[in-house]
Amino acid sequence: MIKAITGTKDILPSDVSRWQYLEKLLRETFQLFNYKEIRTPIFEETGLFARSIGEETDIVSKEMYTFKDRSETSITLRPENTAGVVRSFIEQSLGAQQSLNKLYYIGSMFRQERPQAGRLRQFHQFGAEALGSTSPLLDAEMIQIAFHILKNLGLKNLVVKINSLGIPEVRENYKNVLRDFLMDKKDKLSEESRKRFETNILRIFDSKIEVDQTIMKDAPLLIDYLDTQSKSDFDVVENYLTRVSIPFEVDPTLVRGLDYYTKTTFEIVSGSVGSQSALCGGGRYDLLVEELGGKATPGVGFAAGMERILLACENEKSLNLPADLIDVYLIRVDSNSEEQLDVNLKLDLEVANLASMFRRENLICEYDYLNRSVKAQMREANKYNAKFVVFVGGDEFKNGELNVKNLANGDQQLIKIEDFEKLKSLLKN
RNA sequence: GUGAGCGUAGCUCAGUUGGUUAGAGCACCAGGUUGUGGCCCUGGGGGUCGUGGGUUCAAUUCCCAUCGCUCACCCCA
Repeated sequence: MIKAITGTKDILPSDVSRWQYLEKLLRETFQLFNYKEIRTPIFEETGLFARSIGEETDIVSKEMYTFKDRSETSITLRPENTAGVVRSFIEQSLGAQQSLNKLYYIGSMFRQERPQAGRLRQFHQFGAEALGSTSPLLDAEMIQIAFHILKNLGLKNLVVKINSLGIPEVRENYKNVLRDFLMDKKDKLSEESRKRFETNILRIFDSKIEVDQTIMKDAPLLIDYLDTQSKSDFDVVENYLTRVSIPFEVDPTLVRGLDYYTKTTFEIVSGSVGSQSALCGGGRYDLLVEELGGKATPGVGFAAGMERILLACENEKSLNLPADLIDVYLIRVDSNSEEQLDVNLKLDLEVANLASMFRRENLICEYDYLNRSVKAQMREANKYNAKFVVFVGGDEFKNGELNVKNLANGDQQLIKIEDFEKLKSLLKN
């Protein structure tokens, strides 16, 4: 048997309504905040990701789906979508058409990691990017949008974490401070963190290993070394969130794994999923557009994992979606014996014709394609949650009538076939 | 890439201290006086016990390998 590739999942009809519910909420929310949808290709030239996310990051160095196409171009399935959006922004000169672009996207992303709860190789993210303003109001707005969506899904177990990484000079300066602090403690760090000491010293804060954590507890914090602009921007974010009643905590150790972040970074984590608890993460990236060859343009954005969000909804039982139902199930009455084949064929056409008349009236309807007994058809109607069944056939039909049954209360009544208006209004009630 | 756990019906799982035809519940199909559902009752279909090899008179059960799934680490959404 051919199976789906490791880390990919079928979204079956039985769970697709949850996805559609989420997608509808997303589109409504982004519309409310006046963000426009952008759809960029699912693969890009490999260099785009290497340059934006950072060569040394885990995503680029070991998680990308990269291959060569027939013209030997190195292609990568997008591991995230900020790079693609920024590429499009530059290539299509979106910045020349308006000074601020507020964009959102929904789509599949790909990373080759070991799957686990809340982590797949093909997964779905939605996200937003605002390009063209350094205003910290937008930083806070990103958090607000994400929070608005999660709250509207009924999620409770949420924590908003924010931090500021400052401008590059500040960060470089701080790295030296941190290096000095760790110099004599270096040997006590875990092997992994000793490696980070060389490659990306800030990430040592992320370590879950106890020895690292005890050492880092007394480490100097970047947030205390911020430049005045970063500091005051961060204050605005805090004040905004407070003003709009979004609870948050400042987490000075929140260092995100993508190289392009500057100033504000944030994450919303849920206690209702497994250990991959970040539902959403983002931050400001004021230098990225220029690094990718565009005119210097500040930006801020976030991305959220849809599987993780739906997992949280499931675990908190926060979504109560109405069951699918249909308006009418048409039942072909009469024998299915051999000598009646002609009659049945005629009735089948009557049923099909009635179905198309109903559908023209926007009534969701269904009938039997398997030549099953009346009883089986009734069971089917029940399974589909039909509001009504209409019996087609028998003596009533010979008399030009249809027997209409309300499945909720069992009431039946005969209606003349010519009186379609009456039939229609009964079924539409 | 590393570690742990698990692979028996479409699904959730029993079971076999190695021994003739491998079970349940749910789901599916049919029937319950031939034209009426949900509940209930009866019956039915469906399994190379993940795959390959080994030990044995005999393996679904023991051993090895392999593949897959799950969770965790790393990292991230």
